[in-house]
Amino acid sequence: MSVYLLTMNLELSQTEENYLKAIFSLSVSSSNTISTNSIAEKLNTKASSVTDMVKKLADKKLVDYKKYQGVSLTLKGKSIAVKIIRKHRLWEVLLVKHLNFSWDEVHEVAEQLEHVKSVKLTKQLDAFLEYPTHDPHGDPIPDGSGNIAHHIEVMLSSIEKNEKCVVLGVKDSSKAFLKYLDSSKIKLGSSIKVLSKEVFDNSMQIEIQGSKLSVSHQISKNLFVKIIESC
Amino acid sequence: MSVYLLTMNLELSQTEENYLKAIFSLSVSSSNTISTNSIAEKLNTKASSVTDMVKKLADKKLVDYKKYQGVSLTLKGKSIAVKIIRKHRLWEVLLVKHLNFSWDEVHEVAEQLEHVKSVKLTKQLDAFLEYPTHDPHGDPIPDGSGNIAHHIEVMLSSIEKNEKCVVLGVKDSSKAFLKYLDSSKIKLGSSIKVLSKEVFDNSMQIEIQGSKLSVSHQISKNLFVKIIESC
DNA sequence: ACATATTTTTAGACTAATCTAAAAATTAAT
DNA sequence: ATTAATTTTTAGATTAGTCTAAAAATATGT
Repeated sequence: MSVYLLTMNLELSQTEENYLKAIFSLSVSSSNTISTNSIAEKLNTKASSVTDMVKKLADKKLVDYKKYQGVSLTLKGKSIAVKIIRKHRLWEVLLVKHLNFSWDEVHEVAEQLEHVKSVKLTKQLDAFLEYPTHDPHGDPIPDGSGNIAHHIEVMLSSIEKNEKCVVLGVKDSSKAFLKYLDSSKIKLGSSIKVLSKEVFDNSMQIEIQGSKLSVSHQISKNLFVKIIESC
Repeated sequence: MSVYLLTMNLELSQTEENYLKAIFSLSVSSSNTISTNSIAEKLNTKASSVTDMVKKLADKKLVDYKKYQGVSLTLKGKSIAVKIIRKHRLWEVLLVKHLNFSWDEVHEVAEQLEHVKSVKLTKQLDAFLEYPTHDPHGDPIPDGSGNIAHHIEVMLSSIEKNEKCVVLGVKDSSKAFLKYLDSSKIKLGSSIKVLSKEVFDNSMQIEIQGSKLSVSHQISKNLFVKIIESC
């Protein structure tokens, strides 16, 4: 515990917010505490920087931390992280819906916009966008109280031959993947019929918008879908 | 000249941007070079901090600076300052026009939004807002090439008895003043008729929206107007 | 279980931006 | 034209965030 407590700022810096967000997103895919190294990797920093920051966040009661034991978000920390994610995703919707951005362009800008501090702004943005539930990648937007509807994680790769499904979201939202999807005319809401599956490399033949397409396992395991009709 | 040149970042920090903006706005109301103290006052910092930053901006060729002689923006520095002001004012328009903000609420939020870096964002925002020429306080929005239409500076205080005018903007855009205007139903576009002027304290009786109102000199000298009819 | 490998933390240094206090330069005043 | 007042700059510290390199703790392998 440090003397820092006396001088500490109630407003979080962008850096602190980014750490909370990183820890949150790592927490989603792992039930245990989060390792220093994994945070460092996610944020492209060094483990030593993470240790320092984690101590600071612990002083602020935003994470629970014991030396060498990894960290986890406190309720307060989690609530802040979710608010930032909410803002990030709302901004993404604005960018795509009204400002002509494509889904592979929104991330960098939303990373900046998410740190703008104004409760009213978030509220009004939400209203202006007519309370969207999902961002342009199909990720759920937490509501004003921090509740997140979570994906029912069905991947295209698990769909059987002759079944039909609709694309709900992407697991990987890297620029490269999103651009590939654009070029293949795959977007949120697209209907896909599985024509055949190749046991050899797990690729599949699909029908989308009336035309046939072969997609690798790499692709199909990164697309969230919902089954709409089975035979 | 410092070794700093070797490592310096091409992207400006928010702080650097704020210094450029401050120097620009001081330059508008003074033809000479800008003093260290006036910058410090504007930014609520100490003169010593200003000296340090000014040296850095000089290294980056954004200001011209000679010890003890004050600073002035270079063309490059001015161009950046104007771009930030453009963004600030565009965001203000979005906030008022679409996000239900009142004109006394926009400043703090726009101060944050103006630092978001994305050429596309600014362009698209401009288009979405249908290329506004003025912000909610009547200040001109620089165009994409940095041209600023400047106020024809006619103040309400200079309007004669029986003349009519329209409110074009405010010189003082402090919260207190803007709230006063709201409570007096004075807004951009309001028609005002000068009923009488009091030589004693320079206050004036005006007619606005059919009702009579007395305004002090403090008020009338902070309202930009355009004469619409003389008698 | 014990040596080795890996992870995490500490120690010390660096940059950006700030401050206080003192020194230097400029401006104003008699 | 000197002195006094003001402004500006320098010097040295401080905080936030980062880094490298070394030390400490934990995990792994046989």
